[in-house]
Amino acid sequence: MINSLKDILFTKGLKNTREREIILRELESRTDHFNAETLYFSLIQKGSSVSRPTIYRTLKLLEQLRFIEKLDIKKNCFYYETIPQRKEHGHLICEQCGKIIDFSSNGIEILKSEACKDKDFKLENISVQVFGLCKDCQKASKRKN
Amino acid sequence: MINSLKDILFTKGLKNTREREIILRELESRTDHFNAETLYFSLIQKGSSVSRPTIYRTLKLLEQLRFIEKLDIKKNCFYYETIPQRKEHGHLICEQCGKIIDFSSNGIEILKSEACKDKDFKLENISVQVFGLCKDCQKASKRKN
DNA sequence: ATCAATGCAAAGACTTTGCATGGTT
DNA sequence: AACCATGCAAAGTCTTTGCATTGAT
Repeated sequence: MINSLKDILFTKGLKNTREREIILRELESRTDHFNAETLYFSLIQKGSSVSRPTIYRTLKLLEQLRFIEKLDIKKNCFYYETIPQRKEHGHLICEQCGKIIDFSSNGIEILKSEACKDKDFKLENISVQVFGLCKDCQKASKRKN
Repeated sequence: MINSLKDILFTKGLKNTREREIILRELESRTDHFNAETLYFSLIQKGSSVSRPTIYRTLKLLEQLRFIEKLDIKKNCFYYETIPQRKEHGHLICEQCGKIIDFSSNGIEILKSEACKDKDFKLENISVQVFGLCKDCQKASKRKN
């Protein structure tokens, strides 16, 4: 991922800076969902900090270059995930604790083929979220009753 | 919708104010997708203005009471739609002009039954977005080339 | 009369921007 | 050397909150 970024930056006349490498290396090491702030703190804790503006600017760049993808999960800040090699997936999002769990289903493929039918809409990307209660929070709410 | 809100407010010891009626009446009159700001300006233009804080507070209330639903569409503010009587639907969102078009597909039902399988997740609500290019923006980009 | 809701102004949270400095190519 | 990227501080958005006042029941 780092090497392919280097190439792209080069062909676009952009620079392969220390900060961009730090951020990309961090993203490679995590498989979870993140936002600017969690990324910022991860880097601080590892002693290789990068300023917030640079984090924001780099996330925007990586999104444009399709290294990461913005999620839509009704949060008050933007969450991202690295664009996965694996199968297209949806997200289970716990309304109680905020946990995000990936899932796959061939319903997504069906949707992709049906969604734009008769609408003359050119599909680029599909995004599926299921909101509800995760295992642990179901247990917790049972205990309360 | 206004009458059922009245009832709910009453049973919860909340008040049926002029502002809440104004907002709900406005929401009833529009079928499109809206956010706090578009709602605010619609009301100003009609001469029945309500302050921003009240708009925000009322939207939050109506969301909790399930009169409206927050959308997840990668925007930098929250969009809503009134909870429709009609079939569950997804959104086609044009990445160029921002237009939002509703669609339905039985892929959504399939997803609902498959998503939580083996995951012990209790589904409350599903949200499907398809990003891409609408008819008009496809034409526009063809003209450019 | 009581207690919730409103509006104002201010504060908060997240993100972006202007500008001088520093780093890559 | 040229020019892009960084960090800082400040500003911009969208949203929330404290508080005095108003209004609904």
